[in-house]
Amino acid sequence: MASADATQPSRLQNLPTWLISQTELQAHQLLSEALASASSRGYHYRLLAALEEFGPASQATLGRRTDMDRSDVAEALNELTSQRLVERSSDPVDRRRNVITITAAGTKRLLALDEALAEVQDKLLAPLSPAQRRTLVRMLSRVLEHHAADPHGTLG
Amino acid sequence: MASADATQPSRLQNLPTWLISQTELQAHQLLSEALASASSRGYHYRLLAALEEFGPASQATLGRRTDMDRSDVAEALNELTSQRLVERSSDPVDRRRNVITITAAGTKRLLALDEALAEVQDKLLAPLSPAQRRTLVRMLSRVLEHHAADPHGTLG
DNA sequence: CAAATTTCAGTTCCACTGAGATGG
DNA sequence: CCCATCTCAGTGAAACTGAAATTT
Repeated sequence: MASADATQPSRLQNLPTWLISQTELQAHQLLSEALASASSRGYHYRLLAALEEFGPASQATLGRRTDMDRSDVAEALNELTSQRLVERSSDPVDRRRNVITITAAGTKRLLALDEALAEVQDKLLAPLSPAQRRTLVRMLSRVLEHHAADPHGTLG
Repeated sequence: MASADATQPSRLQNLPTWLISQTELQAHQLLSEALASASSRGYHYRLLAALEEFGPASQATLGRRTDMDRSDVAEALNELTSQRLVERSSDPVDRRRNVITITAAGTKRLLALDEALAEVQDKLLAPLSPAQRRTLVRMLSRVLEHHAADPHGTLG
């Protein structure tokens, strides 16, 4: 009777934070599968997307744009470099910095990942209509925008 | 110029999976703070909620009801036991099982956590109206229900 | 025997922290 | 001197894995 045991407490089912966390788990699972099939990870997509859109940048800037920790940026760039998807060179005008540039192969990889990720969105949100998906995106963006300005709610 | 660097790639901003993951991160941060202030973790709340709603249960059943791994159930119950919030005894009718029971102190803790978590929901979803919050909950529940039946989308 | 439960030890992933070196 | 950048080592939570012991 394993399935009967799987009923979740109503306390949890009504908690937005619980639903978000469970949805994130599901999304993560679908994402990992899709990205692994393309020899990539989430960090790689984030970095390639930032480089393609904003051009070459320092690691610190990339971290801010992709909401990644400095350590994770360094590690992920090591991986991308070894796959020849980005290139590292030191900034001639500020030798503290590494300047990271996306390669042609990197752009190609990015476009392939775009397609894979579009499929993931579709799988994840299958039960929602296009209008509902837009509503969801709008509401989440709204929430994030709010907390970007005040990450810890210290302003009440 | 740190704030100018924080602009995120549009590829990410339009991806539902990205928004969900970022929202989960924000939720997680608020949750951790709130729970830590009450000497608890997410696992504790899940277990206490399941025990209060469904009554005494085995560890395996608790794991299924709270979507927790067997190992994590065991560890979290050790912590709850040492705080006297639950009691462990072996099941007389099936001696493979432990029967876990919530104590009066456990129920009290649960109610305190309910309040703390309600505040977290309010903080997280501050920019959304009550109607929007209900919509969000309904949509996420819908998505989760869909994937509960078919976790890996193997049915197309 | 197979199956379920519990426990222990260890792994992976993600996010983060601290320290140190380099450089502006 | 202070600050930003980069790298490295390590921490901690969450989720999971493998294996063993017990009992049904």
